[in-house]
Amino acid sequence: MKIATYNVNGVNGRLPVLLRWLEESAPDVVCLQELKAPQEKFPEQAIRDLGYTPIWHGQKSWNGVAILSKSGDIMEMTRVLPGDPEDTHSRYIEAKVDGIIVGCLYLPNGNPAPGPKFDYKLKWFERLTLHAAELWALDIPVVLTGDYNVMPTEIDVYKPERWVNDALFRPETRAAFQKLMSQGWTDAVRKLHPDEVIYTFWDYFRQAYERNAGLRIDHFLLSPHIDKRLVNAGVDHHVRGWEKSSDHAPVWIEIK
DNA sequence: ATGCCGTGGAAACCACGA
Repeated sequence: MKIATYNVNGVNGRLPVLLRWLEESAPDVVCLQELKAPQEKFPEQAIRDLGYTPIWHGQKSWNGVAILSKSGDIMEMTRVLPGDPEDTHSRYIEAKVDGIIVGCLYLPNGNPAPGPKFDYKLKWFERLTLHAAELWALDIPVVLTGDYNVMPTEIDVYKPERWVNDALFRPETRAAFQKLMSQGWTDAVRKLHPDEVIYTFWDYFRQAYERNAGLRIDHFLLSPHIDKRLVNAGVDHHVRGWEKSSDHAPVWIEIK
């Protein structure tokens, strides 16, 4: 069974690329972020035509998250991250898919830092960590995946010294990620490739992809039930090289 | 050192991204 995550950077602008990748990669479960489409503009039919049952939480212009299921065995649990009724961003959707709790998240960017956007990022991180603790306590199969907007360690950045003051790599941000991980979650890609330089994002400019000037910011966090079933994990690096690609590449895991 | 590119929405520029 294959589960994938992909920050599409505009689900409608990205539709040909998304459909091509879905056909090629054929994941069983897909988490999408940055739909950048209101609820009624989600390309539901095109995705159903490929055999996927989608749930999604759209938003005009920004954010937006979705989960696609090939089996159709998908039951939505929530479409808001608990803890702040004032938060209107569509950044979290969670469903039970094929017996697994799948949390699909788009953690705030947080730049410029310091500032209100960085404060929002850290608060969102705390809410995620609280929610993750509740899921952890259930002692069931859980996957928390998506765009975390964090490079966890120096190996995850092409030039760490240039990013130390950036919201994606500041000590507070890395500490927040570590605090979440300290609950016991497994970083699936890093577990299977402990020393490899692996990126999931490359800027559109300065030929970042061609220079491999990338960041690893899209992650798979696994509860122990999934961790012990983990057999493979990777990045569909080549998709970033396609015409009209997102600035992110899809990331995936395989479990038995 | 830097949104230099890309997307969406509104209105021929701006917000936002990482």
